[in-house]
Amino acid sequence: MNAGTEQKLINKNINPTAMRLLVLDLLLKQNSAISLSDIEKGLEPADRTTIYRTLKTFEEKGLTHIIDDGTGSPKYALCLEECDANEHHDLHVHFYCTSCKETFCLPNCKIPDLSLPNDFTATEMNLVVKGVCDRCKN
Amino acid sequence: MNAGTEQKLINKNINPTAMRLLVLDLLLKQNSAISLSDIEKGLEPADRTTIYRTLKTFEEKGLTHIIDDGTGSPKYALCLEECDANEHHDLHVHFYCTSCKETFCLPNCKIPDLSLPNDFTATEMNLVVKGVCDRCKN
DNA sequence: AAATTAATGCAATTCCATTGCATTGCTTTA
DNA sequence: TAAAGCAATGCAATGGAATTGCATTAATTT
Repeated sequence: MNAGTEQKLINKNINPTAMRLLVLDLLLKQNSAISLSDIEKGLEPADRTTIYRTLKTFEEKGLTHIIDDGTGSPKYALCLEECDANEHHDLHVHFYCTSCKETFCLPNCKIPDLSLPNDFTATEMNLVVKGVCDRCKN
Repeated sequence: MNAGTEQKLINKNINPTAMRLLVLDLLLKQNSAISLSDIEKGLEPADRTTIYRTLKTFEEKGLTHIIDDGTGSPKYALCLEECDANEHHDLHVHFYCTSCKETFCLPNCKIPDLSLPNDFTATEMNLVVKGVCDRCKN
C-alpha cells in the first residue's frame, strides 16, 4: 500500500488506523463510486459497521462524498475537488449506467447555473444522469 | 370531490376505483410532493399496500412521477407536463427545503443542457436542489 | 500504571419497500 | 342469470440495508 495513503488521512485530520487505510486504499483503486456492500465484499472479513462509520468519518472530514444515484443504495467516492470538513464542493454531475450498473463521477461536467423562482435559495445540488456509459456503448 | 377527477383517470386509461379517486384527489390538493406515508396518514384507515400499488399504477400510466429527493423516501407528485404510459417528461428541477422538509416541483425550471463526456448517452436526468424555499425564508 | 478517550465488532433495531396469497368485487360470456 | 375469469384490495410476511447500543479492545494522556 502506498505510503501517501496515510498522508492523505493525516491531511484531513483523520487518525490513520489500519481499517481506514484499507478503506481509503480500496476507494483509490476505483474508477467508479461504490456502495457499502461493495466495500464490504472487497475487504472481507471486515465488519460492515466499522466500514460504515469509517465512511461517515471520511465524509465529515471532507475526504469522500456520498452519492445518491437513485438506486437506493448510497455510493461513496473520493472527493476530487478540494473539500474540507466545513464544506463539500462536489458540484459535478454523476452518471449512472443502466447497463453496467456503475455510478461515475463526471468531475469535468459541472452543474450549470440555473435560476430558481424568487425567494428560493440553494445550498446544495445533486444531478444524476442515467444512460449508457462509454464502455457499454456497443 | 370534483367530477373531473374521475375523468383524469379515464384519460390515462386507469380504472377509476374509489381508492384511486381518493389518492388522486389527495394529490391534487398538494402543492408539494408527498411520500407514501403522508398519503397513508391522509387517507386513514386505507391500506398502505393498496396505496403503494395505486401509485405504481399511476406512475406506469403517466399520471404521476416519483421523485427521489435524496431523503430516502420517495415522493409522489402529479405530472404537470404531458406524460403517458410510454414516456415521462418530467425533466424539471425538484427542490427540497431543508427548513420545512417539503419537496417541490419547479416545473418552470428545466434542467439545462449539458455536454457529457464522449460516448456517454443520457436517457434520464434528475436534479435535486436543496435549500430554503420562499415560504421559509425569513 | 491508571484513567480517559477513540475505534472496533457483534448483535439488535428499525424502517420501509416489496411480495405472496387469499378474498372481494367487477365484467364478460355462454 | 350463472359461471368463469380477471382486476383490485387487504392482511401478513419477507427482505434488505441503514443505523444504533453496548461491550470490548486499542491508543493516548496524565
